[in-house]
Amino acid sequence: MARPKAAATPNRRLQILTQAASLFRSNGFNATTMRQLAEQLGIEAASLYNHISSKEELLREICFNVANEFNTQLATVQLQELSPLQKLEAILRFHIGMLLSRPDDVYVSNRDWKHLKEPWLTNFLTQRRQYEHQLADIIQQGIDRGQLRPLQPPVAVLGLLSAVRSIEYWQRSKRPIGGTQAVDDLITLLLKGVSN
Amino acid sequence: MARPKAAATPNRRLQILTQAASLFRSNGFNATTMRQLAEQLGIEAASLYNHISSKEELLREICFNVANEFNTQLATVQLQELSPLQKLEAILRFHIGMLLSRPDDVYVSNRDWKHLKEPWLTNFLTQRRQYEHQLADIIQQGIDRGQLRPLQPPVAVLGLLSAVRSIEYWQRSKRPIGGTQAVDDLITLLLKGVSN
DNA sequence: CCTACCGATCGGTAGG
DNA sequence: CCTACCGATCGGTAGG
Repeated sequence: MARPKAAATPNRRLQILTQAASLFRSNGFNATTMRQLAEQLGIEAASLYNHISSKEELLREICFNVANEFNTQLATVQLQELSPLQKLEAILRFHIGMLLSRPDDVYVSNRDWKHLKEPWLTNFLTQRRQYEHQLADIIQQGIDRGQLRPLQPPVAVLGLLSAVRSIEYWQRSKRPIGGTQAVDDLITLLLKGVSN
Repeated sequence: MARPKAAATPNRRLQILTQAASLFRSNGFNATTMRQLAEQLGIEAASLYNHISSKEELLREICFNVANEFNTQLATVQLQELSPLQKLEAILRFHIGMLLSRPDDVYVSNRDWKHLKEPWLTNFLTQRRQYEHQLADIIQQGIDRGQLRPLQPPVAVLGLLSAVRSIEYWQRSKRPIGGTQAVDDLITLLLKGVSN
């Protein structure tokens, strides 16, 4: 009676999602096949569809999970009484923390969102635009108070967020970059870059 | 006798390459089909193979063309008598110039190199590692001379190069970012970030 | 440069 | 969760 593998663990769906993020990250969304994903989990491709409804649904869940986390943190920061520079630091550190703790999810959501279908594609992009707009506002406030350099806020926002993503490559070398010092160095580079 | 379309222009291959870069950029390498590419050029998919030997060959040519340009410029800068900071500025400005003048090629070579086949994949990655190593050396020299902040050079290299790529998103908003001022703002952000 | 076509592979379904 | 399978589509070739 006992089924040797594929126990009906309730978080089977979570396992699928985790493996999908890992494969999407290494091979890209399109280059990842449902057969590869199934093989990683020790089941047949057809069996995946008892837990999910489509390949795109996996991508959708990854992207919106990540987006929700970033939105929630930003909302929290906005409620705190911090200077623009302090808010910026808290946000950048959160981005770095996400990249370090959930690299697959964040990486996939940053790169493969293009393959979302409507209406989710539009929804995702709208959320991201609003997020970046809030960051630009924080920077503008810092400039107005003389705390930050008079840079065009959209240029600074994109530059900062893009630089933070360089963490993706920290694992690449023989002796991997990392540790508290590396994080602080990156933060220093960015905050000194915008500060007056 | 006159063929109405598809004149035997000698740079037909160049047209294919240009269109391929454009499609690869918008849709990704895997999601771009040879039928799409052919349609853009007004010919049948099979006809492409009179000018190229495979889809991957297109990617290969894009990636190595870009790599060659960056390597050549770096070699030139290294021969000039400039301070580390001046070298850095020249290099970053060249990156920005490439992103602005040939966005499709640079974008594709930055993202889709994963789909290169061996031995080109290894060759490409080796070239890139050597390029980044040279940048790290320049930064280390700047630190030794007290001109730059004591940041871990690999962290700074990846952060700077990644930030420069944010230019890819400058076209995205309603009133696109751009112009000399935007470039100078980005340069300021980065150079002030690393300078002592 | 085209017509005709192929083997491979894909995401997904039927039915148990 | 599996076997069996399908329609669609892909990169590429044969032969002109």
